[in-house]
Amino acid sequence: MARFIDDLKRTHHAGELRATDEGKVVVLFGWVANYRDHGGCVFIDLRDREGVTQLVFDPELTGHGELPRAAHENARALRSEWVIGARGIVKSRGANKNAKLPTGDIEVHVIELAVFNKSETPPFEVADDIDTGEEKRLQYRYLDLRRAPLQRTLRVRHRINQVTRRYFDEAGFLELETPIMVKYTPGGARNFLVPARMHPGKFYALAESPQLFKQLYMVAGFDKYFQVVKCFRDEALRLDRQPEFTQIDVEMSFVNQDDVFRAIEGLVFRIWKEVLGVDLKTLYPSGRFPQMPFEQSMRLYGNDKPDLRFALPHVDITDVIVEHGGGGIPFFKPIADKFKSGEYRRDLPAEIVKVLRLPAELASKLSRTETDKLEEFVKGMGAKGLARARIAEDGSWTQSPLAKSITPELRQAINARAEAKEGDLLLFQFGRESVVQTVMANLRLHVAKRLGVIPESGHGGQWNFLWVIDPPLFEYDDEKKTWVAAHHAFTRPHDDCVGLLERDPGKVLCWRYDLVLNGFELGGGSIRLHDPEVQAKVFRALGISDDEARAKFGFLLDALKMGAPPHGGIALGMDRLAMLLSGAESLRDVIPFPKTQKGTDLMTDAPSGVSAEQLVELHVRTVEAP
RNA sequence: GGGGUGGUAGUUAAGUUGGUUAUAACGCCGGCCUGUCACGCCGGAGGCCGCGGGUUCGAGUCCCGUCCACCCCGCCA
Repeated sequence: MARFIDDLKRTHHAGELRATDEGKVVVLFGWVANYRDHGGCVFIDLRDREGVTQLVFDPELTGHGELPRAAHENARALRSEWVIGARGIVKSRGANKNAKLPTGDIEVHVIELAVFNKSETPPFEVADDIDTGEEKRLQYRYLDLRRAPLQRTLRVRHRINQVTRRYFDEAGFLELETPIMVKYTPGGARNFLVPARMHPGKFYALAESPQLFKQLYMVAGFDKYFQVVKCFRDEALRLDRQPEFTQIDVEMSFVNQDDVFRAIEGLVFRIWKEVLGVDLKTLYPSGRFPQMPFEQSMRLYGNDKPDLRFALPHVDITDVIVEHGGGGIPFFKPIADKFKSGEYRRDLPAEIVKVLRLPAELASKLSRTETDKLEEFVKGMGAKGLARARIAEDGSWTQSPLAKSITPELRQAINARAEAKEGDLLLFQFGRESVVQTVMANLRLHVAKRLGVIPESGHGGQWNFLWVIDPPLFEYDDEKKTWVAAHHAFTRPHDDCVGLLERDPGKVLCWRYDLVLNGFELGGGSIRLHDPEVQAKVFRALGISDDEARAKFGFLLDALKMGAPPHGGIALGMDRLAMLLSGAESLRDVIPFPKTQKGTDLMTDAPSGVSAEQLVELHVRTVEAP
């Protein structure tokens, strides 16, 4: 080995040799990606992180004594994923060029070969396209990461990191760190807890976000802060959620919402330009992303992260139902009655009725059985069923369980509201507002993917950004029968809503915002409450006593009283950004060592048990769940 | 907490109304081959059918339980 690593240093990576390098003597290090033994000569595809180069072992190679003959003899034993070094001469492939490889014009005729390490037969092929299950890939993650697609996505992460740091540095932001082991504060995501050995019975929490600390940086006068930071949340996992994830975290003083938007738009434009080579100016010439009020997003798309690469808006027909007293449909009658009796508010309805209209050209692609499958889909979302109606030439409804009982007047009114024409398909949901919104939002996406309006996954070459703004400050908790903070309790309400804090909390809007890309929430933030008086009102509306507030957030409340500047910020999900930029289908593909859906690591087998002695030292006893 | 999908050679899958020795492709091992690049040709090995119980003359197949992975709802300020 001394001959190679000590004497012969690497001259090139396996992806960089070209026809112009012909005649050079080079030294390459890497892994055996493929071997083709033709008896008289052996071909090896040598792979490193930059690409693949074909090595040729020809015993007849002249001018180097017996070396090539020995190399050829040793090459016959090479197998997949062995780690080797090779010294050889770059030669043109002549008529045997390989157009599939960037290095396909040349090959390296090997003079000397060193085997640094053998490899057992890998459990799956280290190739671009494999159909191996994710379970196996995660178990042997280091092999999975050796594959070019994952090497590429991790490079995207690297680029995002570099661009982000350069951008914020140039813009006068300071990269400052915040503690990961913090005081547990209730509310929001569950925290991972860390027993404090030196304080029996007490625990640190892993930070679910740097939120409070970055606000303290503002109070301390640092003015503009950013950090690329790990956050931890002990919640159920999803395709786009991991317990340990990375945020691009930002906070700014003396700013309003628009100032934050401009800072982030600048960052996003830079990232797209420098990571993807995409100039977003062609899509957004003003350099600004469009904005949509939360209320509009919920009404038209059923959630606060609409995918606007396509239309298919929802149509809320609750008021139409109410005006027609249910219109003869048994399910609609009790809903209409509750609005008429005043039990339900028109402006904050507990139950709603919504329609998704599929225009004829899309509806015609849906067979009856496929429509039945849609019903299965929505039932999985918590829906009781999926009423539907196809519009006939005269405006009447066919293939519909509602057709028999509905009054012609209501049918006409719904057709008019939904602008339904012959051949269109109407899909209905009614009932609890939150369920209807969830079901309809998912249905809209599902149908769009099913009918090929957008691809099943990936961006499909489209980048649709949107700021969703002006959401309510509180949401009603059905179980606790009380108003709770929709996000965190330090979001600043609109000034003209402060009077509503006590009278009608549900109507209070706030300076909170989400950045949405292709239906994914890329990030969110808010302008913070820096005024202790309004802060006290918000706590009162939430039913939080002064003592309770002190116990939970005392340090922040103190800080706000000692010259806190107006401030606000945002956090972007760095993993999601990497996922969308690289076209990966899952967050797990852009996180080097991800957890499974149950939060385990299949490679290291974390989490694991610990010894009784360790538990004693930590003053921790485990108990069976009741 | 709830709903759904899946688990069979190293890998990915097939396996009929329960019925001889559980198939295939790729990979692996051995042999041949100097222009292959998904090399080719010849030969070979390889199985706790996730795990545990049950029904049956007989279970990969049917039933019950359980574990693991994935997707969704709840949850994620």
